[in-house]
Amino acid sequence: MPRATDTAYETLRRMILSGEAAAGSRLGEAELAETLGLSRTPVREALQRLGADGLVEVLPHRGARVVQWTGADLEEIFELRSLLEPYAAARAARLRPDEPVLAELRGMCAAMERAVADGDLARVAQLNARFHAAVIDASGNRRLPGMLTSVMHAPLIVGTFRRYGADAMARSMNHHRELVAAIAAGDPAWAESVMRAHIRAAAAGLGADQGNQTDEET
Amino acid sequence: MPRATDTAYETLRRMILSGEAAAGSRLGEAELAETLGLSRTPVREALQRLGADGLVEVLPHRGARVVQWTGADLEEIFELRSLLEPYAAARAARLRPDEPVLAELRGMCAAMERAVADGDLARVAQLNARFHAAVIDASGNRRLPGMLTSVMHAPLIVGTFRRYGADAMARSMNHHRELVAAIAAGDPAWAESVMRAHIRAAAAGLGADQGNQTDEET
DNA sequence: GGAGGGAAGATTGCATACAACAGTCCTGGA
DNA sequence: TCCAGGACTGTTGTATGCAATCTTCCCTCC
Repeated sequence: MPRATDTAYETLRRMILSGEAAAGSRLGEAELAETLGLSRTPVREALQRLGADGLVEVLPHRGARVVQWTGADLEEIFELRSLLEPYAAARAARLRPDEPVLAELRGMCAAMERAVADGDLARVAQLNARFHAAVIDASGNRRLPGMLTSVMHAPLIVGTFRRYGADAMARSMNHHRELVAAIAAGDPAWAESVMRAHIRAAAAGLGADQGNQTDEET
Repeated sequence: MPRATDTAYETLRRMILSGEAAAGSRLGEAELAETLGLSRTPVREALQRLGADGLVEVLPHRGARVVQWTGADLEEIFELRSLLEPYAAARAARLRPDEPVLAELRGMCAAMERAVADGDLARVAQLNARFHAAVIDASGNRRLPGMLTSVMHAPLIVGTFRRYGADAMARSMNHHRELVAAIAAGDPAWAESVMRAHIRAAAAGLGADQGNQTDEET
C-alpha cells in the first residue's frame, strides 16, 4: 500500500495536468483532504512537492494555487529546453544505449503514431512526455531529469499538440524517429541538431518565441 | 517573526553548507526538532525542501541523510553549469542591466578580492555564490535561479576555493571582473565566453572533468 | 459617497498523539 | 557454528486539535 502522501501527490498532479484543476484555481488543504479521504498532513506535503515541481505556487499563510502560464513563461521554458534537451540527446548518442532501450524508444514512436492516427491527443502528449523523459534518462546525467521536470510539465498543461496542424504533427513524429536513428548511430552532433530542431519547432508552434500572452484572470 | 519552517530550513541549510552536518550523516526528525526547539512538523517540512534542493536525500520510512558528492556528481554538475550559466551571462549582457545592478556586481568583486587578501575562504565562497546568483537573476529568466540552486550548492559544500592555488584564485577574480565588463558592454558573446571559461577553470581545479572520486563510507 | 478601521470567519501553521513500518537483536533449530 | 524466525525498539507516516494569520465584510467617520 503506497503512502498517503504519494497518492495525494499523484492524484493532484493528474488533476492539474488533465486540466480538471483549472489554472489559477485555489487548492484548499481541508477541501482536498476531504475529497481524497485523507487528513491535511499528507495533502499539505503533496502540495509542497507540487510547488517544488513548479505545478502550483504556495504562498505563506495564503495556500496553494495552480500556476498560470504566460507567454513569457513559455518562452523561458522553451529556451531552457532547447538548451538542455539537445545536450541530453548528444550525451545519449555518445553513450550508445543498448538495444532494449532503443527498442523501447522505437516502441513509443510507433505508439505515438498510432495515437495520432486515432486522434487521441491526450495520449500523444503523454507518450511524448515519456519519450523525452526516456531520452533524458539515456543521457546518463542523473540531475537532468529533476531539473527538467518543472519545464516538462508546461507543454502538457498548455496542450501543445492541440495547436498542431497535420503537417506540424507529422514533422514532430519524424523528428522522434530521426532522433532515435541518430542515437542508435552514436552521432552526438546529429542527435543534438535533431532535438534542437524538434524543440524550436514546438516553440514556434506555440508562438512561444513571439511573446504571445495566453494568461487570463481568475 | 518568521515561520518555524523557514528557520528550520535556513538553519539546516547553513549546517550542511558549513560542514557542521557532515556528508552522509543522518538527520533524525525528533533529534533536530529538539535541537532547534521546534516540533517535528516544521522540521519535516524543511527536510523535504532540502530534499527538493538536492542537499539531502529522503528515503521513505528511512529518514533523511546529507547527500554525498562523488566525482561523477561533480562532473555532472559542472557540465550543467557550463551549459546554463554562460547562457545566463549572455542574456544578462543582452538585457544590459542598469547601473545600480552593475555597481552591486562590482562591489561584490571588490569584496571578494578583499576576502581573498584576508584569506577568508568561507567569505569568498559565500560572495562567489551571491555573485553568480546575481548574474543569473540579471538574465531575466525567472526559472533559472530555481533550476540552478541544486547545482550551485555543490561547490559550496565541496569547498572549491580551498583547493585553489594563488594563480587559480587570481584568475577566478579576473574572470569576475571581465564578466562584469562584458555585461556592461552589452556583448553577449563575450560574456558567454568568459563565463564558460570561468566554469571550466573551476571544474579543472576540482578535477571534476577527470572523474575523481571523493566519496567515502558513513 | 468613499476611505479607513475593526471584528468575524475561514484558512494555514504548528504541536502532539497514535499508527505503521524498518532495522536490530535475540532465540531456537539444524 | 550458522541460518532462520520473530519480537522489540526506534523512527517515520498520519491524524487531529489549537494557535496565528489572512481575508472579507460591515460599520463608522470624513
